[in-house]
Amino acid sequence: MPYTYDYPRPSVAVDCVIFGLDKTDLKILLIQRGGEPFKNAWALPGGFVDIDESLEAAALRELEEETGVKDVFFEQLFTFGNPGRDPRGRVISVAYYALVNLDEHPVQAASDAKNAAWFPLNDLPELAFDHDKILKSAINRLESKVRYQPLGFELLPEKFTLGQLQELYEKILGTTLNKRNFRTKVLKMNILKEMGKQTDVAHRPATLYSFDHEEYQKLAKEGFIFEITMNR
Amino acid sequence: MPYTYDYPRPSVAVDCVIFGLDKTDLKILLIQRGGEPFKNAWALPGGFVDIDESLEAAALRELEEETGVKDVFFEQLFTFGNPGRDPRGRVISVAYYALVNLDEHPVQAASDAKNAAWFPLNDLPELAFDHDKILKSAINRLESKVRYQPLGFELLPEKFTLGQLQELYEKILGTTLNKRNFRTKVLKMNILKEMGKQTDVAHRPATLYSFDHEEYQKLAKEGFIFEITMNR
DNA sequence: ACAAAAGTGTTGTTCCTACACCCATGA
DNA sequence: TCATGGGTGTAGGAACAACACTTTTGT
Repeated sequence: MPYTYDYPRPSVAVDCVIFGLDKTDLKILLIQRGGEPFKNAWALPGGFVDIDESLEAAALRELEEETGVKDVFFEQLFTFGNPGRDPRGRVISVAYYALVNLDEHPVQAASDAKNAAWFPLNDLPELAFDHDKILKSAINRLESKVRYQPLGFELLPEKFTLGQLQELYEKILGTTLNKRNFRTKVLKMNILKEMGKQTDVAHRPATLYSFDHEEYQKLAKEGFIFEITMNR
Repeated sequence: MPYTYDYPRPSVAVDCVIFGLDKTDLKILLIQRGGEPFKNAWALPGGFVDIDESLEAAALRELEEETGVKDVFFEQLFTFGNPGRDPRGRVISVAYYALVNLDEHPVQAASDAKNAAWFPLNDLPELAFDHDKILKSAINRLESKVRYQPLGFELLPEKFTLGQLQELYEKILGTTLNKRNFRTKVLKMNILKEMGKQTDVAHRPATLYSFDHEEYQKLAKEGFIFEITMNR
């Protein structure tokens, strides 16, 4: 059943950059393409937007199809629409990015038949289309946004130690932070709840914290600005 | 000559939020619609994207058509694509925002037949479509981005006084800043060049400055982070 | 006892904040 | 001489940066 218009129209798609943190690395989820173009190349999960579906719903649908995950941090990134970015014709892609904690959501990375895998950021394959550009832009966004908004917590398990938090920031920012100062700074913000202690670790057990969303909302309304910038 | 596809496709448009600063106010440019839907209502300048035209080019085209201005700060804002946001059918709109200094570019606001005008932010008419949402989002972006990137300068004339700069920040942030501290902070950044003094003013003539783009680029590469956050 | 990571004390320096004051110009 | 913005001095306190040290656990 064909659809006819007076002027040519582009297709509209969504693509998702899904960041995940496991014990060792910050990773992203890629899908191996089954068909042309770029057959067998790795690509960001994505697909076309249904005609009566919102952009956000389309992106959430992709995210859930690929990871089974629903309630995670999730935000529109940028819209890529250069003519020629897709050999099949004019495709405009609205990119989203998501932050997933891999320890709590043991994402199988492929609920359907497609081949999917997590890749650490420093060991990526060649990507299809302009997906390297999209990815780069997502990394930039994450790097700059993580400094002045409490996004990092989205990548960690519900309960985490200050050591884990610091490690995460060091991975994202690519720097090394001073332990003493990082701790004092983060704790002084009063956005963490103590949640007991670690057990069964071969060193002094660390205090577990969880991010206090309510408290953060309250403080943010009063003008508090979350910020991590430290001696590199 | 009709265009036919196997699946229905949305139209893709761009809309521009054009901020301008004159002697008194921060304003935005609106166009009065000539046709249905929302006939005679005020709307953001915008239009459909040509099939072989990039999104940015389409937005720049709109910007230039409406203001005659080309070389100004200009950035993608967000993509709005809810079904139902346009009564004519599914229209996905990629929004851009621009910063224009009205004293240097005496924007006629309407090179073509359409009725166009500048509205101060606190005295806006009802807007067509979901343009109020777009505008709100642009204001948010400006408010938050102006704090950690030197955007403000784009709204001022080439040469400006620290007083003007401070006034601008106060307008955008909606707060009042301490003169002493604002000056020390901004000057310490070393991103301003002295450009002589005011003349013919009925008070002590102020030093004129201009924003030193090269110097800022250099500092930014070294990790310098521009930031304005002060006592409210 | 040792390794490993958690967690603390402290100090000099820089930046923030607040307030009061002086300066140069045209009317 | 006055009104009007431009521009400066300074002092107390908070935050930053750097480094060395103590603590608690499993092996």
